[in-house]
Amino acid sequence: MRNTKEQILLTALELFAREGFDAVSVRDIAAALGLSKGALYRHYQSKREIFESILRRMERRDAQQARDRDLPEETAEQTPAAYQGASLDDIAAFSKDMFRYWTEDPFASRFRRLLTLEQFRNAEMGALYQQYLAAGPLEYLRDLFSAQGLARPQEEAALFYGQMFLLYSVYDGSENRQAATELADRLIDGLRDRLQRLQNEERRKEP
Amino acid sequence: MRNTKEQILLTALELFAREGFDAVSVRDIAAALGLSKGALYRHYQSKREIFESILRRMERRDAQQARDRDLPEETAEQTPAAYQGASLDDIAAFSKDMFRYWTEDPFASRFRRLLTLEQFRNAEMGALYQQYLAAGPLEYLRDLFSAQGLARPQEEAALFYGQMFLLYSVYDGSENRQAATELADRLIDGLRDRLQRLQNEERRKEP
DNA sequence: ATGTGTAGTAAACGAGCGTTTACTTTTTGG
DNA sequence: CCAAAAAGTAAACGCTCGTTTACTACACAT
Repeated sequence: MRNTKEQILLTALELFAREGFDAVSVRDIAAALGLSKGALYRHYQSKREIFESILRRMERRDAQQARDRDLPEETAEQTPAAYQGASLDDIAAFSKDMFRYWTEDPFASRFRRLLTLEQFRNAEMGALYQQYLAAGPLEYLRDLFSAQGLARPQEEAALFYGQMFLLYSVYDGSENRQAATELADRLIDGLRDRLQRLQNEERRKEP
Repeated sequence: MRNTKEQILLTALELFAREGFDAVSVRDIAAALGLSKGALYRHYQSKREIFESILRRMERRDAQQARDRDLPEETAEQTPAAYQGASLDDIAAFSKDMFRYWTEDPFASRFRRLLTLEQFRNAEMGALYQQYLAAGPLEYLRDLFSAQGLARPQEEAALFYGQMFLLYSVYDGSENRQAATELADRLIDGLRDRLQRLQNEERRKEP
């Protein structure tokens, strides 16, 4: 097979995302690919190395995506000025993209579920879960909303990202995933409109 | 030991909530209790039976809690009329209780993390996760808000429960858990106030 | 055509798994 | 007080785990 190493990584991710790292055996991965266990060890030194390759792959994808959008990669140190270019419309559109990315992209949706399953096992996994899926996006949106001149960026960010974050789980458990995606779009639009009204009020007060 | 069966259940839950069912061995549970493996089998027929006892325990607790609050246990079939007694203040207070329950109660917080880790493994676990933590509370709040006469109960419920649901994860990853709880209170109050304003507007329109 | 590295297989390794067995200690009720 | 039940132990069972080994099939540059 030509692309065996890649197939191993993708198949392992698929299984890890459903069962968790420990519950998946090297035999399971090999069987899902129609290979012998030995063949896997031609491409990876250990089961752990497959897992770590998945982590590195996600890092690469994330860095690439940040470069594509040329948004600041480290939110913590940035001044709000760095976000001034974006509008609430941009933020809403960006959020819809993110929702689709974490639910529909084959790699990202599985990686999200993998992180969900591994988040309590050690500090590193917990930090990655926070960074990619919980406190990270929340703080990022808080900074964006702060740069938008909204009076209570923390609260608005929790509302905005909270409903998205909840819908990831609703999506995962839903029989009609398209409906979940449409609901996400509707909720994002609804909150965007509300924030725009708030923003207009703010600007009327302090121009 | 007098209370061995109970200790086994609680210790297993503690470990399952951190590592997941498969990653915890019977040896791990026995060692954490300072017992031999054989002793565990005096009290439970199998590792699986410990797990299922945990599920049944949660069911019992949940049913008891519903009885204590004498709120309807099955939200699906109920008419909004059943909720007319509650106010938005009641709902906010109830939500703060729920947040503390799922984060601070030793059994419930571990059970929440256990469900989080097992949700993708089979349909039963997925359904329980949805019922206790995702779509279930969302629909419940939607019905409550609908009974409150709010114009867009689905949207308000997603905002309200979304921020709580996100804060469960922020809480889990936070070094300062008290701050996360205080933030949850603040966010719930903030949204309650907003919903009360909306409610007053609605009532002015249609008295 | 052939030598060489690459990708594959089947089988075996020791360790750890959930569970059972044979046995000992502790608790308890008449 | 003492038999019987309950609660505990240590060791072994068969099985599966991740990994290694010995060997085979094949692509391909010289």
